Amino acid sequence: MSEQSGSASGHRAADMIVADIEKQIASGVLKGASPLPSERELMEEFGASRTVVREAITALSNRGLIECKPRYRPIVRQVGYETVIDTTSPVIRQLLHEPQGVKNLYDMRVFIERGLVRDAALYASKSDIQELKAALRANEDAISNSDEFYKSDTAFHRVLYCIPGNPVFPATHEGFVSWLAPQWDRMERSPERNQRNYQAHVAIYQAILERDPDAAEAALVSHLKAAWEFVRTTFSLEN
Amino acid sequence: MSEQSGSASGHRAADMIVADIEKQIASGVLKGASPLPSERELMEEFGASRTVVREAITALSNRGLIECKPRYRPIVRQVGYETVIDTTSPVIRQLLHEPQGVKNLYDMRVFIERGLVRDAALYASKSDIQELKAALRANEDAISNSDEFYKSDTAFHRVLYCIPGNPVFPATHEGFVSWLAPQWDRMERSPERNQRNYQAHVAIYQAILERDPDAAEAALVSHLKAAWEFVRTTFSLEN
DNA sequence: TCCGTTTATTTGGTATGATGAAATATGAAA
DNA sequence: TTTCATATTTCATCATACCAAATAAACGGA
Repeated sequence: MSEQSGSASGHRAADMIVADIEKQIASGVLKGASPLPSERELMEEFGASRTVVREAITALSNRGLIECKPRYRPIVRQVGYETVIDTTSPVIRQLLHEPQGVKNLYDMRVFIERGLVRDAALYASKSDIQELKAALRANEDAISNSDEFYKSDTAFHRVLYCIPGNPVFPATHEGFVSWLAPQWDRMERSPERNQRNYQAHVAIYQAILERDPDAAEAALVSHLKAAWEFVRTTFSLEN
Repeated sequence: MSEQSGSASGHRAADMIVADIEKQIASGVLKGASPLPSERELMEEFGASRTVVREAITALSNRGLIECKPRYRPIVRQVGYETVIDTTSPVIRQLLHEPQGVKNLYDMRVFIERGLVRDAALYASKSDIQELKAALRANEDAISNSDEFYKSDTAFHRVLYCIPGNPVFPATHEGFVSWLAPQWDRMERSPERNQRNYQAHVAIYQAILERDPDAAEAALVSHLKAAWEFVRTTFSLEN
């Protein structure tokens, strides 16, 4: 009865709700991993129709502030740098279909890791190097098991992303892994390839140990270039 | 863990429509900058209710595939790397409120530009350097006009992002600019500061000219560190 | 004939009520 | 107490309706 949107020039009632819930999440009123109130409750709370509440919910879902499985209650998710990756993924996936898309992203990855290994060579702490060593050993142990090796491989690279202590880097790594995984997954793996990759990792590690940024960078470039060559020939891309 | 986005077990009617329209955009049936059919037409075309059509539209909007102003017809937008930045921005803005948020992002920027200037020193072409020079001259001419200088300042940095020829970089630059702008905007500007920044740019340019990556990187770090110092003291942040 | 203004029609934003199905809570039987 | 069947909540979707803004059409003056 009555009540047809009070705000005169106010556009989009849903935005109000979105903003409010955002605040509630930020201020901790809605804790992470807890379910959102039911739609009926929300329409009470905001004096809006289910239509609007629903729209707000989908918007929040798309922004990654809540996780929204088909028939379940939406659950709150505290924002993190990983959230960015998640919300970005659909668009990125579009770009990957584009010619050059994979290459562009891969080049970006190479660019970043070049910087990472340089910095590692220059500034890595004792414990950082310890972690690298551990990751390396995991590599070696998994050479015969390609599935296992794949995991330990990405783990090795992840260590590099963790060294700067900036959470943006690990998130970026997650992004690269999930975006480029579709290509990587379809490639055949073999102990021989694993062996080669392991050797490459060792070279990088050695250069970092010796505090030689140029050598580290060179080793990394050689490593990733070889990997790309393999992808390229497997899928017969042009670049 | 990432990776969902698929419709797994839940069949949401809207997802079908989203997927279909995505295809229509990708295949060129729906050209860029053209308006979407009206909601009523769409519900005819897909045999769905308006609720569902609407949900699909907001989803597409949130994914950045269409631009959706409040009372106007949604217009199709061909995906580009800038789209990623757009869709990401809301989430990023959240993160900026977090302590360290700005610093983390700024550090990321420094990291990337360090790599960029190194590469510029090593691989920049004649025409790249020409562009840098032009940007530099624009800087100099704008020293007395702080507003103008700000624009030419970001333009100078943008040139660095364009040198690799990878569209991901310029998009990233756009991101940094729009994300960090809120802080930057509130800082007072002066010809003296402009002068100092111009000098810093010159130093970077010189190092690139001399093909000295280490010097270029050092000059850039000094430049951006000074800028951060200024931000830090202005807003009395901790780091 | 052309252009600005008024009127009609379309269309987007929101509200209600209803329905089927899945998820959860409830309670009874083993 | 555990288990299973039933009741209830809640989500997904549909249909309908209304208002207000945007667009198209009609109109009238220069």
